[in-house]
Amino acid sequence: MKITLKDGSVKEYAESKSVYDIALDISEGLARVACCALVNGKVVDLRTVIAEDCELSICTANDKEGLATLRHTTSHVLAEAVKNLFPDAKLAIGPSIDTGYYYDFEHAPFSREDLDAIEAEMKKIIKKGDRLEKFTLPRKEAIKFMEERQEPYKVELIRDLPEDAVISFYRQGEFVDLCAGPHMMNTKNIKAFKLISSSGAYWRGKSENTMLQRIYGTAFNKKEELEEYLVYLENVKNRDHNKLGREMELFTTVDVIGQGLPLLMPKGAKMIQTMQRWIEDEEEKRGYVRTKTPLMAKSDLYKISGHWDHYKEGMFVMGEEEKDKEVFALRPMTCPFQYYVYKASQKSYRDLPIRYGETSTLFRNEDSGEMHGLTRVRQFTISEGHLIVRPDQMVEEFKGCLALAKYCLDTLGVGDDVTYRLSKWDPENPDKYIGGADVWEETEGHIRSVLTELGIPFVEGVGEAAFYGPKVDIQAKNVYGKEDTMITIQWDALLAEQFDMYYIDQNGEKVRPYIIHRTSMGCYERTLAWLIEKYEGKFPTWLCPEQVRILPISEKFNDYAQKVLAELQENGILATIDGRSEKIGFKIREARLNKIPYMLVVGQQEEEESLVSVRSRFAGDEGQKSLDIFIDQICKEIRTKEIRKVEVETN
RNA sequence: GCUGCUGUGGCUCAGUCGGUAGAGCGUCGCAUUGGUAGUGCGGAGGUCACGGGUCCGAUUCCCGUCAGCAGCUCCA
Repeated sequence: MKITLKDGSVKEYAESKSVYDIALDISEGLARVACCALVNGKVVDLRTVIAEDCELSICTANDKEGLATLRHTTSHVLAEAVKNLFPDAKLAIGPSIDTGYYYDFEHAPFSREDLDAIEAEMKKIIKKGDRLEKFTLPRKEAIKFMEERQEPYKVELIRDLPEDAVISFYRQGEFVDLCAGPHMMNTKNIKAFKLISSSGAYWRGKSENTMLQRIYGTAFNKKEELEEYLVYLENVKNRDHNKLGREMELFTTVDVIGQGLPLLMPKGAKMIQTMQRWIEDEEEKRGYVRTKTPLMAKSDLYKISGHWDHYKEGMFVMGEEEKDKEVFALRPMTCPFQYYVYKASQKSYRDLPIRYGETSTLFRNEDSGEMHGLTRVRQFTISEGHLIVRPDQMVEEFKGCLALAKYCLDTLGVGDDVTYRLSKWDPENPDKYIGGADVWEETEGHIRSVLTELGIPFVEGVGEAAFYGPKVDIQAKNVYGKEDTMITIQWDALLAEQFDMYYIDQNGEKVRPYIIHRTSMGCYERTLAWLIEKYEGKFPTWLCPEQVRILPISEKFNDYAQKVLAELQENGILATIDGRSEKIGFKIREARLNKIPYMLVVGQQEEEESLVSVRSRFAGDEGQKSLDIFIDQICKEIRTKEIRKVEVETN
């Protein structure tokens, strides 16, 4: 047989051979560091025997697949260590993940001390360096094997496999685990690992199941890479909006006010106001009209919309139906309110499309464990909108929404940090949706071709649609790699029916319009959180709540500082004076720590010649200049919403 | 909602094996009036998250509540 290697060279063997033996044949060094292999692009174990011609690529921990294998093997070492120290612990599952691996156990919660002890035990196991042996058993024997070892979760996993399945196990020393592999040949090849944390996790990810204890760890090819990752984890905390946003006094929370109810402080509120004014004006330019509708409604409305039956748990309801004549609920969405604006008068086909925009505050009673900083809250405000359109206008309008979203993202400087997802229904669960398969497939097809036509790369997500239609979700990751929806644009060919919305066409007939539910830049709180992390608090000047700080050399120049301030304010620039009797170095230090884009130092020289001494966060913008020139420059920067990328190093 | 950790002056944290608390930063006052990353001295400020329990005595131990964090689940 002929084996074509990664570099294009070909090896020929008379008889079948394991991947490991082939690696050994290539070089002993390679065999030592091999983790797994790709055979015709498919990941295989090193023990896999190759009998036919194929393309073979041996993976080391420097490859994605190899690193995953290394981590998976490390998770087995973790499991062995836990069994050594806590023989009563029951094994569940232990896969590799993006950032490392985890293993779930049924056991009492692990403390950090436990983790340290487990880590030490893992080191011993690795030092011993057992070979990992693979063996297989028929299903029946496999069940018996795990029953004897008193591993109920493993037994359950095996029982879920088909009757005729041949089940593979890996053994290292005394420890045996049910596992499909692949694995490295020997535990001693694990050079750099660490246990990160532990927490509860439901068996099989279902909240009705037992809660197990999950231990998260990571592993790398080299110690330096591990160290680098641990430093990265430390540093990332300094970007975390929930920490930085509080430190910078953008928002805070108060225990007696409640969970998920952040208070936006003057600086955070200013940033949101800046974004809101910008978006509202931009939408107006794009033909939107504004509404301002109630933040609550009687239960009657939610009964029509379906929320009373399907979403009552998620709403804040005031009153009880049995006791009170009228029961109100705070709104969790804006849709029906804007629909009734539409329905207030009869519409002609000539009136469409109608683009309604509203800066809309919503309330959702999230479960107590779900709230997080500004990204998951119980009250939030979104740049909401609904477009009521004729079917023949739908594609163009949908494109318009995508263009607006893209404009918003690009202006905020985050356009390259997002992924687009076509969120589809789940044909396996038609009960969760209204409308039949034909409507769903058709609308999904429309969105797919729009995205393709616009050249936007996207992924498709099954079961991610709203109950009334498929959508484009624009996703962003936070500093910890968790994904959130920032913007959503939904194609709704069904709800007009529910609400009996129509327009009169050329022939005088009533026709159902289509509806687009969309946001232009999403939820203000969440977007602010995202910007904090993206810019590490060093926002583009136009978004800064304090764009300029005037620093008088001494109190003698406070009057001149006031004049400078007045002129800046006259030009719409957000500025303050640090008029304290502190040394100039101290004031500069504080302004830098506060991430102010521009500092204007003013003293005798500046006052005499109507100058300001500019010191900025950006490179190449230092020195004395006339106040007028400075104002021209910063006004242009703010007006064009420029994102200046060249930052001066700060420590 | 579930599991675990946490809650001490405005902030970051130390501390009390049960005898009512301390630092740095900030704030206030005084002195200093300065030229591009921390001027000096002094003062004030805390029912140790809240509510119960045990105890002669609780910030410390126990229970509950609220809030913050990590993860799981959820996000129509």
